[in-house]
Amino acid sequence: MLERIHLAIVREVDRTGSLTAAAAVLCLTQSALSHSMKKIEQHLGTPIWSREGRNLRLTQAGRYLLGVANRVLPQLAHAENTMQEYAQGQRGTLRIGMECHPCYQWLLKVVAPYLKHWPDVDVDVRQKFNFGGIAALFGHEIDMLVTPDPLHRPGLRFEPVFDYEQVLVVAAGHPFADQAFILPKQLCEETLITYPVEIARLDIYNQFLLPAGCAPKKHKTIETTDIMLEMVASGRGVAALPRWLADEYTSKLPIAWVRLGRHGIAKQLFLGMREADGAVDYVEAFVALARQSDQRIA
Amino acid sequence: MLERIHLAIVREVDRTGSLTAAAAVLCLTQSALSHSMKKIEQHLGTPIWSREGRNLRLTQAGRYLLGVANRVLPQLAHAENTMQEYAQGQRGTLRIGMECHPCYQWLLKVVAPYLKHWPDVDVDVRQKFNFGGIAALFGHEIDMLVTPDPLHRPGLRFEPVFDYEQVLVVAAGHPFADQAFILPKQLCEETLITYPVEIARLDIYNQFLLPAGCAPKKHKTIETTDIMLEMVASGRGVAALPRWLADEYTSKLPIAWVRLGRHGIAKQLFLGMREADGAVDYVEAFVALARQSDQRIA
DNA sequence: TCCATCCATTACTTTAATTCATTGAAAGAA
DNA sequence: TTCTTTCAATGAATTAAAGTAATGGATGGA
Repeated sequence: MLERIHLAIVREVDRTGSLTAAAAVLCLTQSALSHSMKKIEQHLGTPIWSREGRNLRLTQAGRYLLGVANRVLPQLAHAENTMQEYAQGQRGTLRIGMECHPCYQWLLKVVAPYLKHWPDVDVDVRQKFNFGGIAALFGHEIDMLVTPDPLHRPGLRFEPVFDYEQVLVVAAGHPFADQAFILPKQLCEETLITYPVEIARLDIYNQFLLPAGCAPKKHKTIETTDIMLEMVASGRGVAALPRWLADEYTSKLPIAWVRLGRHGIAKQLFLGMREADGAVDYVEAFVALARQSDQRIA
Repeated sequence: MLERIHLAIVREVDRTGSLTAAAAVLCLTQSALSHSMKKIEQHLGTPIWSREGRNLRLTQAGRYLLGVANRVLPQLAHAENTMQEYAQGQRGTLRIGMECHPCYQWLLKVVAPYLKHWPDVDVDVRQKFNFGGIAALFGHEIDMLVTPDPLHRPGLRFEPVFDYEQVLVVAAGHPFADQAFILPKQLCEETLITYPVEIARLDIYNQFLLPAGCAPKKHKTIETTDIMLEMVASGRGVAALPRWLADEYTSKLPIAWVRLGRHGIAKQLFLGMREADGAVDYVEAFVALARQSDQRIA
């Protein structure tokens, strides 16, 4: 079999000009190289050098193999390097799963400084999972789950990182805009716009409408926050979103927000991860940075 | 050191799902794989799999390594394959040297079908050599020499591949055009156009003019056949060229040819190569194809 | 609970790599 | 030329590495 050592020998002999010199570089004897190359030449069925006098000249096959060596050996060297960086916990890919549509905006604010502090860590964000976020964590599909609904299980760990209030966003001229808060039945004549997820996962249903036995006149779903708020601004419906997110858009769009119920809907954002990753420093660092976001955003 | 076997194990374990199954594929025992991987994990300083229950799950480092394996192993496999093609003479670069200016046209007719039959063989044509064509063959500057002047030397082999007659090409209305042949002294009042090579290598001097003690009125040199024949057509001189080449141009340009001397100048084109390459089948194939050109062209 | 399966480990064996010592060929110096 | 040095190849001996066999612990399914 063509092994790394054979490529290394071809490269060094080319570089140094002789087997003897290459042997010194590779910390082997000239004899060892000679034996090794003889063997691989037999295996491949072609000489790699033609022996001319007392020095070696690459054959055509040998020239090709030198090209392979110069191409493949650096790949192996780099791989080994990278593995050692992994070993030191300084490198990885943090695969973040999102179970909270509007939190994407929040995530961006955390990821940006994170990438600066951890130049050797890549971040990968996923929004679709085969069997839900928790399963994705267990199945190593992702390494971290951003969710407002922690589901404590052995082997998993959830950390609250961000408190926010879920509010109702309405068009600027909407009658609700002036009120201190609204009640569930007031929504019965409204069109509600949400992200396209199961109703069971929507807080405005869970914690507001369903307990009161109410339902909106109409229910539309929209994927993106931007379009959703454009719709709201144009008076085509109302949407339940985090207050900090609504605040960000009030300067750009003619919208306002109103509290849901007398006391509002309080939410917490959690980061879920496998307990086994507790020792990985760049995972911990993400949690720490996420906690700080509370001060910066809210 | 990270070796090919380690990458193969990572890849097979991922493919088959277990060490045991991978061991079967790799024709080794499960124990051997376990030992190998333990060793490389120690070398790299990081586990490649986390042992969960009775199966293995790739760590981040492991996932990275799997990516490396899927990238690098095919490169090695392909290299080994290619080397074996070299071994069987199915692949290579045929560097052809030309010592015969007009033969370039002939060469093109041979190279075209050759490239079709030998898709893995590159052809490289050179016209300048440091110390002449023979030296270029010995010095591995070229692998094959196209020449009308074989110079038999130990270690070299020359094969005649093409017979042709050297004729004098003149403008269509030239007085020579009607004659059966011309004699050397008739050239004394003509301008002779040749390629820019030493006179010693020009047959019209060697075999025609010099033996008769004649010389043309004027001697011009031109690099390319096309321009040379344009000059001839416009009546600015005459040129000595292979008859088959002249024949090719008579339909395009107002030119004619006339025999040099009563019996004409017979020439042979040879392919010279190193005897050591006699077993390389793509070299042999070129010679065979070149021989067939005789029928097609002459 | 029992069984089948899977991986890790230990002790041992076999294979393969490496070295040592030597040879012969070639190049360079005297 | 002759002598010396340098280089690669070779064969035998050695050493290191890879591999096997056997076993045990852990786990998950019947």
